[in-house]
Amino acid sequence: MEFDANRPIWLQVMNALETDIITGRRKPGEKLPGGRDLALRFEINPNTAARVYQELEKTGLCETRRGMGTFVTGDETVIASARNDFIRQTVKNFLQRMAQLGETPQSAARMILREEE
Amino acid sequence: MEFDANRPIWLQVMNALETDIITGRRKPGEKLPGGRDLALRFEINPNTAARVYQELEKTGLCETRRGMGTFVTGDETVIASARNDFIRQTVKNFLQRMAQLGETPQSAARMILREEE
DNA sequence: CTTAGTGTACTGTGCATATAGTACACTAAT
DNA sequence: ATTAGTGTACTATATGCACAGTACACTAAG
Repeated sequence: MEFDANRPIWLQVMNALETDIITGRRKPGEKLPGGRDLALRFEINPNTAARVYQELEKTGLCETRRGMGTFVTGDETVIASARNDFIRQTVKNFLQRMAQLGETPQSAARMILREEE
Repeated sequence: MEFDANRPIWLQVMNALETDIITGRRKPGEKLPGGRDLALRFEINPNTAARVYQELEKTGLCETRRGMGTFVTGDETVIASARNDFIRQTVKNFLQRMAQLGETPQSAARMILREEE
């Protein structure tokens, strides 16, 4: 995975895990990689990996149990609502940015569909 | 202006100026605020403001003349092509993110138009 | 020439990030 | 009891960002 130099690495890894969870690539209750394992996979420092889980736990999408590891939450309503929030926010940000650039939602939608031709 | 704590301030201010230029809110050849003035307007450090123009000049959207100030480029083709690149990149990023979240361009376009009802 | 506005170049400080390395405590399985 | 895997907590170093403050050089206008 390549990192954007202008955002903290722990944030980018956290977002990657969040995406895995809300799209179901990581199932509810599933065990996530241990801190040291995560560090190896993403080629980051174990300390940075630890922070990923500390921050991710605050979102409620996972739970950490000392000595056992970190697990995807079993509460599927939390996951579903997180997915909703993510999509809503992504669309909102996109439209805001396009409005700044002088485009309307209609023209934005047209561009998206034109990409498919 | 409020800043995202997770991205450098100079980058965010630079993006704001870029947006002003490519949307025509700042005209070709127009003089931009001086470094100290920019610092006051955005409530940032003069050093940070200086960096904004140093980085912005690299994009070709403005030119700095020592003792005189920084000016929007007079080359309108540069501006037009920058505007194209920005929009294209924004749409591309949006579709990539939506794909990660399991949405298609069609569903994305539908969500955008639904926002307008 | 003097002045105001400007870009540029430093020093120094504080903070967050990311790294390396070490150590300790908890849990489950053997 | 031992072991492997795990979370957690430190120390220490290096880097980038943002800040405060100061100084100098260039340009145009009076």
